[in-house]
Amino acid sequence: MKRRLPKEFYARDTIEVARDLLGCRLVHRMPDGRRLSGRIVETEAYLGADDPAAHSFGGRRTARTEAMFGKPGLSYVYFIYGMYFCLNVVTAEEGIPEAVLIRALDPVEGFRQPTDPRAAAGPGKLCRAMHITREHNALDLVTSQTLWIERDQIIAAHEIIEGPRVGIGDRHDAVHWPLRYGLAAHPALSSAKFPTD
DNA sequence: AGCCCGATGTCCT
DNA sequence: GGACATCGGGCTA
Repeated sequence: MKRRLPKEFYARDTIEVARDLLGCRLVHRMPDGRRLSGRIVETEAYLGADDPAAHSFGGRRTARTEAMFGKPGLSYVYFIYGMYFCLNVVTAEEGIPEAVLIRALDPVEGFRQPTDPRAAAGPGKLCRAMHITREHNALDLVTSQTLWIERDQIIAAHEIIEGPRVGIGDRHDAVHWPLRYGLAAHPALSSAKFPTD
């Protein structure tokens, strides 16, 4: 497990973590031992108490958002629109409620053959494809035997594209903050367009 | 290629 | 009771 990302990876500036997660491998070991994994191709940063789009805006701390206030490297999984889950990883130092939403994966292990390259092209689809649910909230990705992230591909800065945020309405100007990152021209990006497409 | 809408449960006011 | 860090289908063009 020497490729697993250590706590120090997550305990950094949230935007850096969001960019550096591109190319890393999300792994879920299921109860039956089957491995599901994929490479991260799209992320989005949520900048805590100062970010109008974040669940933790204004320091809001509830049962739902509790994981965001926890140690860096925790998962934060929430339920949305009555039928989807979304997976985040908690960043920055404990008590600072920042996180990175994992928005899309390139499927690698455990997917049906022939694999749909867009099976995890979006935060809701990703959790459905990876069998990630509310049970996976607040897991420690640094030590968990169920869910973790590994180093995989190294991504050059020029391969990273930035885009506006998604699905957060017109709250303030936060929509326009370029906090969404993706691998240029990758087929597994979510359907939310980047300006450079 | 784009807009609109329904599905469907939970959270917060 | 309204909004929601979504998705896919059906519509218009």
